[in-house]
Amino acid sequence: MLRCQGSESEASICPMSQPDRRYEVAAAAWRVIVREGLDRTSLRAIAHELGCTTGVVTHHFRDKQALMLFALDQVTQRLTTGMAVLQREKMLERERLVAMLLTFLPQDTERQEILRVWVAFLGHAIGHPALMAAHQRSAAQLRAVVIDELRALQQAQQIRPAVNPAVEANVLLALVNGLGIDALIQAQCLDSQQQAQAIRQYVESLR
Amino acid sequence: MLRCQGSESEASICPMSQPDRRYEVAAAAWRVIVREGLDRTSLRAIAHELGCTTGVVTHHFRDKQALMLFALDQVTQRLTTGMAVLQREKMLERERLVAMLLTFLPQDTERQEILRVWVAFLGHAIGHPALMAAHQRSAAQLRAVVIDELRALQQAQQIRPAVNPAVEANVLLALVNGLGIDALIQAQCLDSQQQAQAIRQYVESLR
DNA sequence: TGCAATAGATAACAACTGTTATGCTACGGT
DNA sequence: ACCGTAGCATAACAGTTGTTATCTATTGCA
Repeated sequence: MLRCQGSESEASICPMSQPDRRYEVAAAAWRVIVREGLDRTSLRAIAHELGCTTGVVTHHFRDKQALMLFALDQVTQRLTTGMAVLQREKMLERERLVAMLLTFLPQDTERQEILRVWVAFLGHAIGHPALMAAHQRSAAQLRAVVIDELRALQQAQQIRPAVNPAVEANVLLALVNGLGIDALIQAQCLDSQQQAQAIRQYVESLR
Repeated sequence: MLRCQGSESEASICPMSQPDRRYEVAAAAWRVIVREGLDRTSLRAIAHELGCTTGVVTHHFRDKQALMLFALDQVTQRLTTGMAVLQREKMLERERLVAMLLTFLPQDTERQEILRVWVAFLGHAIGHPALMAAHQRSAAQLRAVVIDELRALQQAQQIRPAVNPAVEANVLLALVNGLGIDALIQAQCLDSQQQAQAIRQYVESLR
């Protein structure tokens, strides 16, 4: 059982060639967060979800905060890789940007889980500057991808030259974040297709 | 000290003519939430913020959850009354809708506090169906106001007849929510005026 | 004046939290 | 064969939590 796929996380400086049990711990933490809420996500609950004891968690993470930051980082990682895949697979068109932005919406259960965890952490970041800083870094990272995409579209003359990529990236991300939250609250006034249409409409307005 | 201004909250069915100490408790809870985070907002912390003991809280609220639901309801109350004021004061124009939507953005410190509390509760609602249901009701209430405004604008021929008020209300609220969260994370890529401009631009596109 | 309800203080309760130390087991290198 | 370390279990720790019961003071009403 010695799988050795490299894990390119930011915190994998420590000497670990194994698939890093920490990913399993973080995954268990995700599940508990979504099911029980962040306030009931104790080390014992995570360990129980993993089918182990708290020794596993304490052995692989210095603090609970370290675990939480790692779990939050996984959110960013998933979103960025999801977008990166689309950047490689699809042609450079406005529709590609739309597809990338749809990554943030809870289309399938996995996306829904990501969004839930993200919102839970965002709420927890209120009054916790360290966590808020992590969110800030995450947001900057995701924004950078969208800005790059907008610039590329601009260079390909798919959107107007007058468009400010930095500004519109923010607006677009704000829009998808808001739509995602609405869907999460189950306001249910907009279904998945209507949300996609709203994004597409805004992107097309940049033409 | 027998102030008797009526309080039109949803939970004020109980026989209390006083200004209801519960509002002060909720205000104290807000302050603790913003400063310390929702996880450190214990009954003792709230009481200490209020300059009293926990007896005050336990006397006026059945549970901690009752207090939390009350505090969350205050968020909705503030936002709706803020919009209602604008509806009375200003002329019926598209700019009035913009002004109403700006209510959700952290323009001053009070708005910032409201937004922070709202986000904290939203994160806490993950894994807590009862709280999530409260959010759902709140969102529905706010959306109804925006829908009404859109319909009125449509009747006044300020926006296109083809526009679907229900859909656009959702998109607009999603946009302001997202922009507010961005500002909260202090992504700081968009200043207050740029955010307002983004909203105004979308509203004008409905013309 | 006297009774009853309200407002609040205080303290004790059990449950749960993150952290830490310690013990056990299995494997990898020498 | 030996030893050190990684991986994990276990248990104890002190602190904090919401809840509850009990007690005191004040106020409104008859």
